[in-house]
Amino acid sequence: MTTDAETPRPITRIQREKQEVILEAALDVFSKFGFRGSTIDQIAEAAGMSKPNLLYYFKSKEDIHAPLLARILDTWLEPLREMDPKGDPLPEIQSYIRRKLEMSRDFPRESRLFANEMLRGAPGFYDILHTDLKDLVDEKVKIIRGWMAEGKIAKADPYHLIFSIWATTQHYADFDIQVKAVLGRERGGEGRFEDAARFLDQLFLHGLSPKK
Amino acid sequence: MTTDAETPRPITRIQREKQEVILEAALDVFSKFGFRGSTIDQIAEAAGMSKPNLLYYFKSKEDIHAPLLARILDTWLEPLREMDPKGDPLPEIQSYIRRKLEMSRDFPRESRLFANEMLRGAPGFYDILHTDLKDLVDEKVKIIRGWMAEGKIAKADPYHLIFSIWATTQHYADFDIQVKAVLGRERGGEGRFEDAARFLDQLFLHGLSPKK
DNA sequence: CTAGAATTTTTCCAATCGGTCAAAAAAATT
DNA sequence: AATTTTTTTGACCGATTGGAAAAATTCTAG
Repeated sequence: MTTDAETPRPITRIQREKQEVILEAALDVFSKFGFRGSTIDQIAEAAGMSKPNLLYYFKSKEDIHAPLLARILDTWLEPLREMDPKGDPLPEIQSYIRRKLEMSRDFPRESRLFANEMLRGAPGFYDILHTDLKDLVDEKVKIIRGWMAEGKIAKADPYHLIFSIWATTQHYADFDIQVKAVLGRERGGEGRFEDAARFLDQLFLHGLSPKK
Repeated sequence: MTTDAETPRPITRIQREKQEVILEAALDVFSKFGFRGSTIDQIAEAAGMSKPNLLYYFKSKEDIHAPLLARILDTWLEPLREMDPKGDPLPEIQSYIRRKLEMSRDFPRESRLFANEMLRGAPGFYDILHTDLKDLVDEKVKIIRGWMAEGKIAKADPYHLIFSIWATTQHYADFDIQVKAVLGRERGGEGRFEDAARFLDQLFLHGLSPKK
């Protein structure tokens, strides 16, 4: 009892698996050196196959890169999408920060790939930023403005609030090396994410003003 | 007769000027595509000269890249160095944030070059991070801890405080394209840095808790 | 087993890469 | 003006790049 029926264009199990292996290897390479700085040979070696063999599964370098990018922005914005207008404002924002921080912890390569793309000016990504991304942010900004109007949270520029959440959380993926270097051996372990979470909780809740 | 005392190496005016032109062009290119993603041809064209001519002034690609990096980390950390232990804590921190934000506004390419270097794992930069950088941060962390012990500012992890300042300010250089896309035409102008400064002032002072 | 399809390897290619070298051109020095 | 030094150019080199073609292999269905 085979679950898959006979199709005229059968995508074999091997195809699916190898494509996954290649994308995984490509993520490793692209996230470090960016698109132009990465070579197909490099990716092929990381994927454990020859270059022509890799090119049998993906026609070009672009064809490997594109699906990685497409996949990322979507999952990247999921936490923001989940910010609930009906929830309690402060916990809602805290939860967003926590989720975003977890993504930096669990998917640092994806974060770095995204950063690399931004650094070179996000070619072929530009449109999505101005449409999908902007629309989503605009929508959430309205929600945040609502919360501010109700006095549930302090008034502040909601756009820059979102930027600051992106920045502080992604920093732990993109600048991981610097973070670990500065924290040193004792503080630089996996516990650094919990320290970061605690700090960010306080920062976004109360800032640095001393308690009275 | 070797006159090594008078003019051991006459560095001409042209040499200095052209080297500056090259470094300027290289900053443009390297900050976008990183070291591996940039080509000497690209830099030469941006500098308005032929590749062999450029290589007359810098022996190799590395020789163009290295001085750019060396120059950056130094100027980059200047604002942190200037944080005065004798000053008022909160204004001192606010001033640091403001300076750092101004650097993102005035030297975005330098910020992006640095980010590119972090993304690829900071090779040949690694030592400096663990020595010079870490020492400086450790020193400033002690100062901040002192302020916290005196009750001048709220208690929070000083390392992650510094990270959050780096992250939030550099974000406006490194993710400039995303920031401008999201802010749109009206809000995305040069005024965005003043909006950011205002927001960051509030964030680091009071966070988001509503006023009572 | 055998035919046909799917996969892998070998070989190859034109373009680009970082970089060299000698000669020409331009400045500077005498 | 003659000479020396500095700067620029053009031609070139071996290595690497992204990618194509085709043969060789492996897999799969009948």
